[in-house]
Amino acid sequence: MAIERRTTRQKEAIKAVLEEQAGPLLPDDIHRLAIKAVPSLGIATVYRSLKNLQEEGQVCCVEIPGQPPRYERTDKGHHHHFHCRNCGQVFDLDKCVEGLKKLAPPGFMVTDHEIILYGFCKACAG
Amino acid sequence: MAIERRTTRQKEAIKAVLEEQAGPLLPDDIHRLAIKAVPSLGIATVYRSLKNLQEEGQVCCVEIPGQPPRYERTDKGHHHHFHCRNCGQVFDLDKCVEGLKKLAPPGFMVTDHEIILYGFCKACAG
DNA sequence: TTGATAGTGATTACCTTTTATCAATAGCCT
DNA sequence: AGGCTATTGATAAAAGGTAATCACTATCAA
Repeated sequence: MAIERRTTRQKEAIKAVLEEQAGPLLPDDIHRLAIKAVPSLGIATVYRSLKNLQEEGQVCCVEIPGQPPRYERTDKGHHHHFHCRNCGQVFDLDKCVEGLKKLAPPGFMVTDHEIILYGFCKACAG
Repeated sequence: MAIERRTTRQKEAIKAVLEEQAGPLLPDDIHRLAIKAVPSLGIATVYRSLKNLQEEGQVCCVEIPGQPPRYERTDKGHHHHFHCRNCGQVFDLDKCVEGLKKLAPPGFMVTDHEIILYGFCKACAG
C-alpha cells in the first residue's frame, strides 16, 4: 500500500508559503519564508515536500533559462513569467498571445509553449 | 597586451560545426561533430573555444529551461526556438509575434523576451 | 629552421543544486 | 498514554556541467 502521509508543521508552513506567494519561488526562498513559522525547518525538508507536492499535482516547476527551478501552485491556470534583471524576482503574467503555433515550420506539432519576458519590474524600473 | 591568438585545426573545426548547423548545439554535440575533422579533439578545448568565441561576439548562448546551455552563431538575427520532446533537438524559428510587451503589468519595463515552443519536430511527428 | 609561447588533451578539481543517510523526533491510531 | 513508524534536520555525498592544471604539442614570427 501507499505510504501513510502525516500532517506536520513543516509541510503546512511550506504549503502556506506557496499559497500566499504570487510568483514561483526558489527552494531557498521557500525555506527562508517558511522558517518564520517553523524555525527549525531544514532545507532537506523543503526539497522533500516539494517533491511530494509535485507528485500530488499541487505544485509545479517553473524554469527560467540559466536558473535553478522555481516552484508554484498548479491552480493558477495558463500563464507566463517575467524575470526582473535587477532584483531577480519572477512575476506571473496572466495573459497570453495568439498565433504562437504559426511560428513552427510545416510538419512540426506544437503541444505547448513558454514565454518569458525580461526587463525591470515596477519597483526596479521606478 | 591582449593574448596573441593562433589559428588551430581544433578551433577551425569547432567554428565550422557552428557554421553549418541550423540550431543551437550542446558542447557535447559540438565535440561529437568536430571530432570528425580532428579526432584528437578534447572536450576541454570545446569549452575553451566556446568561451573565446562568446567573448569575441561570434557565438552566443541559448538556454532551454531545465537543460544545459547550447551555443549558436550570433549572425542569425532575432529568432526563437522549438524543442522536440522526442529527440531533444532544438530548432530555430525565424518568425516572432506581436504584442508581447502588453503581457507585462503597468510599470514594468520589458527589454527583451524569449519564446520556446515544445512539441514534436517533423521527423518525430511523422 | 628555430624558439618563444599559445593551444591542446587527459584528468582532476570545482561549484551548485539535489538527494541519501541515519539517529532522533513527533503524528496518529488504538 | 503507548507504540509504531513517517518525518525531520544536519550532514555527507551524488550528479551534472564547467573550469583549472600541467606536461606536451604546434603555431608563427624572425
